[in-house]
Amino acid sequence: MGLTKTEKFTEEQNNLAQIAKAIGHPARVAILQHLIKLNSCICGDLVDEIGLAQPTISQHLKELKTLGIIKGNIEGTSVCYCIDQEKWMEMKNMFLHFLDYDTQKSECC
Amino acid sequence: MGLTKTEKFTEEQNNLAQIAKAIGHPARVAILQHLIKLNSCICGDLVDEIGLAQPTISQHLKELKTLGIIKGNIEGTSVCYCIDQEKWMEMKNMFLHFLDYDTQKSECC
DNA sequence: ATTATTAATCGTAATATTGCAATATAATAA
DNA sequence: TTATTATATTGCAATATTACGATTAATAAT
Repeated sequence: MGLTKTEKFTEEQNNLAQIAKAIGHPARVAILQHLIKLNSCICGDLVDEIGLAQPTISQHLKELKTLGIIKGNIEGTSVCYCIDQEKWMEMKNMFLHFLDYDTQKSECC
Repeated sequence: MGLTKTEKFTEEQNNLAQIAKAIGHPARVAILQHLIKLNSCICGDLVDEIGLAQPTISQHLKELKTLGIIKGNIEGTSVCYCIDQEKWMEMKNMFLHFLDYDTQKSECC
């Protein structure tokens, strides 16, 4: 199989899982952190910073871009990437909502 | 390959990615949501609630348990699961720290 | 003792992910 | 026009993940 049965879940559950999955790789975490730190940077900088091969970084960028988490602007021969702020806020709200669990309850039975 | 190069990343990056990956499947999101809602429940309830086969749910539970996100207590023939509150707080802090991005900056160059 | 009940584990098939070399593409520079 | 530079795409090998049937193990009920 290897195929997630998305039809068994709510849209909310699938959306959260999809975003979490995108964050679920250290290279993508590193990319996002670097973009947050520098506000924006070109692909080559990320290749240098992270130390994976250029096609590998490009692939991770594509994944983040497909989900709308980052945007890419062509600048001559380079592509300048940055966080999509609207999507980021949306993500933040999703996680906050999910993680909002009253830690006053008793634990296991 | 299929093998993440964890040695290229910081411990913080690897930890966040690992937790995010755990949330990165709708079945595990559903499990956690159900545990949050009911405070605790037995494995069979989750099988009924989610509608995947029992071994599949058991596998997802194991993953969450291995990371310390949930705990399981044996109760006769059943196992009662619940959120590990300390770990949950830790997770919350990790995500809050990561997601804390000042959305006032200009976007792409 | 025998028979449910409940959950974990094993084995396996199907699919997804990760990573990179090689190549393609696209824009600028010489 | 021909390099050069920067990024994307393709193809592929290695590994990981998802899902489930069959089985096992442990307790509970009869």
